[in-house]
Amino acid sequence: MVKLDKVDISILSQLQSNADITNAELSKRVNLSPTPCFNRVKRLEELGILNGKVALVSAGMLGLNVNVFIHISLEKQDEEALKCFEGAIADRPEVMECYLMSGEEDYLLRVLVPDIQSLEKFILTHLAKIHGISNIRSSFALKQVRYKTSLPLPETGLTIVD
Amino acid sequence: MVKLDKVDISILSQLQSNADITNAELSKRVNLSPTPCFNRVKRLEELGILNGKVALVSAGMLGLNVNVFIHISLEKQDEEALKCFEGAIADRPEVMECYLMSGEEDYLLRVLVPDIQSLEKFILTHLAKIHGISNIRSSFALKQVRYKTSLPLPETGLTIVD
DNA sequence: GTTGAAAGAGGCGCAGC
DNA sequence: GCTGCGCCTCTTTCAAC
Repeated sequence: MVKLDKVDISILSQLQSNADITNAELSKRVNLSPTPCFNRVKRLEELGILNGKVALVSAGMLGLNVNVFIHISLEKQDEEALKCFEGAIADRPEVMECYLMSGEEDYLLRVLVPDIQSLEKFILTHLAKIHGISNIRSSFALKQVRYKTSLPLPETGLTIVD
Repeated sequence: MVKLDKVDISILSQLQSNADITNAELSKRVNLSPTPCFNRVKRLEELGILNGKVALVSAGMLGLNVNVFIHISLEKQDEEALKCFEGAIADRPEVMECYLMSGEEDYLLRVLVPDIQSLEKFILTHLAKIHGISNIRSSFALKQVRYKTSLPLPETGLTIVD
């Protein structure tokens, strides 16, 4: 059982919006002295709640301007078929997100590519070759209005029962 | 006009998968000495290609287990209506992503909430109150199969014309 | 929980190639 | 463009309260 108080939530909130600050600075922002602040961050890392730090790269500045949502239906929905599909897309770098969905269609992918040609190539040479797919439907994003990695955190503490 | 060579791409690739390494370690991985490596990172930051570092927080461990895709249609699609909608969701923390879409429906949102009750509350007290919405349709994710923040980078260099 | 001290590492700038 | 040197700040650990 894991317990997080308001200060823990506050630390997570700070770090998920900017991980580039020093421990000294972080401790000020959460009204703690450096040592306990450092210990809490270590604890959150050991619990697996803090999952590492990453640099965010601007997709637009690298010419990665085409976000496509691909809806996929399978012929069957047994465990075998799901594993087969998930394994096939696991190492494709252009697949940013993949969800197993309820409703008519089985999977929803967000694919990020530089242009339509790259999308066509991805669909033909990778997606279409996966066994068990019955239908592929693509919707294009005209604009990415919002994208964030910061989770919506509660203002109060949390008790997480394992 | 911005030029990135293979080493720049390599730096971006390293940092977007792990931003917690020291400059000394990074320089080894990209086969550079520390100083020019440091200067390249600074340049990438100044160009706005590197957009800061963030800590990734585990949604599942905080009980944020419900990913919902909400498709939204507007009555009109003029600039006024789009601005109104985008402004209304801009400060909602549960809206992780928002795309202006081609096709039948106008917007696609990914919303992250702890449970269905929170989703209902979000739709009733926030979404439904926005003027100009003609239809709201939700699809639930049964499982997040994949989620990553690392962009698909080219193996060769890039020339970006401004 | 807090402070303070001390060692070791890394950031960051400079001089020279 | 590269390397090597050096200061200085920060992290990180410790003992003590």
